[in-house]
Amino acid sequence: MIIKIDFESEVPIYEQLRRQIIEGIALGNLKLGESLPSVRQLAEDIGINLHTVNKAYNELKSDGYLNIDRRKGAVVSETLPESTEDFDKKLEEGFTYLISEAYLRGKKIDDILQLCSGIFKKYIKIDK
Amino acid sequence: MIIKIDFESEVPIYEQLRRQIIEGIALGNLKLGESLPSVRQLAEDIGINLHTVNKAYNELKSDGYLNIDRRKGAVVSETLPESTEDFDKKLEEGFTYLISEAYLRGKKIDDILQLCSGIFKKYIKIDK
Amino acid sequence: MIIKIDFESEVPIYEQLRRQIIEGIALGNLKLGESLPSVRQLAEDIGINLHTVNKAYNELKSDGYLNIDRRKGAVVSETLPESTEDFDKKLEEGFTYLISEAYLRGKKIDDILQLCSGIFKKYIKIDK
Amino acid sequence: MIIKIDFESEVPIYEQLRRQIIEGIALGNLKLGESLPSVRQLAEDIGINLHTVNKAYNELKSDGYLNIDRRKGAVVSETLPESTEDFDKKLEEGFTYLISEAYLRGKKIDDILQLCSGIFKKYIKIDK
DNA sequence: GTGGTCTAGACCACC
DNA sequence: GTGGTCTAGACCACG
Repeated sequence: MIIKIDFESEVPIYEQLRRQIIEGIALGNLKLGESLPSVRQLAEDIGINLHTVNKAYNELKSDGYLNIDRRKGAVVSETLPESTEDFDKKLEEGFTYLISEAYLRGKKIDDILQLCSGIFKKYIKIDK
Repeated sequence: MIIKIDFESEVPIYEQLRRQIIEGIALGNLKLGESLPSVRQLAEDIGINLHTVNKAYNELKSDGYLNIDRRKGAVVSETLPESTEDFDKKLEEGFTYLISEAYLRGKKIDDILQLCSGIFKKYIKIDK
Repeated sequence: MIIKIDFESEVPIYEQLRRQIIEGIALGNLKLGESLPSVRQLAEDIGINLHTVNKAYNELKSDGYLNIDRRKGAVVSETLPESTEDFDKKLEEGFTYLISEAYLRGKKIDDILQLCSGIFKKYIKIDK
Repeated sequence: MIIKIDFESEVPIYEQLRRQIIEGIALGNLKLGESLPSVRQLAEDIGINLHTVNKAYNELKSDGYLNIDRRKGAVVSETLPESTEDFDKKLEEGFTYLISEAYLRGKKIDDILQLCSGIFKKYIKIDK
């Protein structure tokens, strides 16, 4: 599992980390039940502070993507969180924002659908 | 054009404003060439700081959505910005993030495509 | 609203703070919608680090007791969180632990019920 | 006597063990004077570290629930500890915390009393 | 002024 | 070894 942080980005480091771990699970690079590196290890590998890794791990934990096992450290949850009303709302808002701007910049509906399909298909082969 | 700000959102107020103006244009609630309320006016209507409105207008201006006219104030640009490489990248990143999480939470590809279509179709009738 | 921290306690400071704020709401010392002191202010008053206060506020926020308003700082939520399955489970576990030990130490059922009633009645007059 | 450890709980393993032994006594699954499994045996059965079991046993011993007998190993004390001022204080604090949060989440006084009664009655039939 | 982020370093509890 | 807690100090975005 390779993590790439853009230190120039507006997106906070812990959030970039959180997103890449989620995508890592979706892509199958991280299996359910698999252990993640310790906060210290990962922090050193990336070259950031361990508290920043900790924050990412904790957010993922409270969203249900990770569990903290007292013996094994952070592990990918065996049962991923389900869709909630809040998530659906967040999803719709996110898409609305992206699509409205894409529309103004001349994207056609097929451009959007194709882009989404392409992304989704990278995940669709993974068995949960 | 009605603006709704969520003061408890994680999204900054100026950014919420920016997004709603973009969506307003996409929906046709704001016509190309139409004047927006003055900074002062809008700030008062929404009950926010004048600088906040200013920041939103300025961002929209530098993205090419608005022009600042000395006499008419802020007006929606007659020629909207085109798609750029940067925008395409931002679009793909945004979709990747949303879709990977949606996938993990059990959304199917059809759910996503349908959601996107539904959003896009609200715009597609508008004549630019 | 007076906060008392026991620096000798096994309970972490941020957790003591969290509990006292919850009890403060229950007692009516903190009204719904009321603003809390800023993290810096409260940290200084109690004589602890601002990050510790921040952690307490953030936990209360993610549990739904507080909102972070971009203009007013932390405010008590207008609509308190409802009971969830998780909470019910936590509640039962907490009671089970306390009562089993109390039983072994000779407490009678009436002692327990009276203690609980006494505590609850301090809250029961508050109008939400 | 069956022990169930949740390795992902926030409650330390030794504390989970300690609580379950106390509840085991309260439920009558462990009789007064009965021997507990050896540290080594129990650690192996549960699949945890030997030191962890040891810590639980030692805490129970210093609270007066267990005696360490050179020949028979750990045995449940014949005379259970009485209520102390410290314990009463801990009990009240524990209830206060649980009840205040339950109150905010909409629990009624009868919900609480019924829950407590239900728990207590599981113990009340046991002859000490 | 507010909270959010990041770094740094320390100590502790747990296993 | 692991994560959890606390402190300290810095900088930034926001309003």
